[in-house]
Amino acid sequence: MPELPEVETVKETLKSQILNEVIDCVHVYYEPIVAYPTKQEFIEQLKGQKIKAIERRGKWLLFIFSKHVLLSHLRMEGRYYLKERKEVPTKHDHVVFSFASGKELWYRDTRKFGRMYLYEKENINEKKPFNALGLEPWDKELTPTYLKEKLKRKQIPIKTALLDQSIVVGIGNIYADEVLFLSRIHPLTKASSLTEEKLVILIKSIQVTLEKAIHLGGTTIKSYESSEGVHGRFQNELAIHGREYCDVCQERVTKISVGGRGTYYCVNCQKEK
DNA sequence: GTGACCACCTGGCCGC
DNA sequence: TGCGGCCAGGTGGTCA
Repeated sequence: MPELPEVETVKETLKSQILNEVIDCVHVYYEPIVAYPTKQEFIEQLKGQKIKAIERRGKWLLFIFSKHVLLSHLRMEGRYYLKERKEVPTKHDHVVFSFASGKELWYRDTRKFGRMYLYEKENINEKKPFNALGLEPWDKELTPTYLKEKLKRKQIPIKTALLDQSIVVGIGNIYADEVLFLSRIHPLTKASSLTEEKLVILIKSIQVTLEKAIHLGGTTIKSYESSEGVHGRFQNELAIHGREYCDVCQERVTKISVGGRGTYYCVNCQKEK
């Protein structure tokens, strides 16, 4: 599934493909993908607008237009393709943006989990979902003190807390496992119990893991590839998630369920709870 | 405020 | 071969 590194890769690819394109028309084939506004308003408001920039916030893609901002979350299997107008969308293509140049941007999402919001630019940070997002992994304000404050009342496992986008954005199930392995923290460790020393290591591990993943174009697991159909190379670098044996001690990797999510860890390397 | 649970959704896999 | 059941998982909503 697309997490921060995958979304970053998609963003960079799209920037090279569709920046400054002007939308001629939009087709929405599966209405629930457009969470706000209505399908008709979404189509009407986008018509004639130029893509001035493409940005990322957490796992959200931002298409910046002259007057509006389109927020797109790929969720589990969303992906973008650049196509020629003569091609026919499949049953999994739910939104098609046709540009004046003749190109088309298709949004494909097998499981229909992805969502799009179209807002006017003003006060965008006060609107859903941005009003509930936490810090970027490289934000200077992401310090042990910040995490300590955010986690102090959390009785949940640290694995679950890492997935909470209101604390730090961009970490999904795969990278949460990788970050905890790199930090040598057991995924069931109570979030509020982490010492300052551990939090320093945790923050560093988040940054190192995500930076490396971005550098390698993200991770390709089953359902994800970039908008050019390029597979990420980070799956070759996964140290724990989906592995059979630990890279460090060769112990058999343990798989458990934490907060309903498949969680991989090494009983030798991640002892501390 | 917090945490647990469920719904959304479809393809792949497994057992019968 | 075909069918049913389960699993995968990010997010939002509901409820205790």
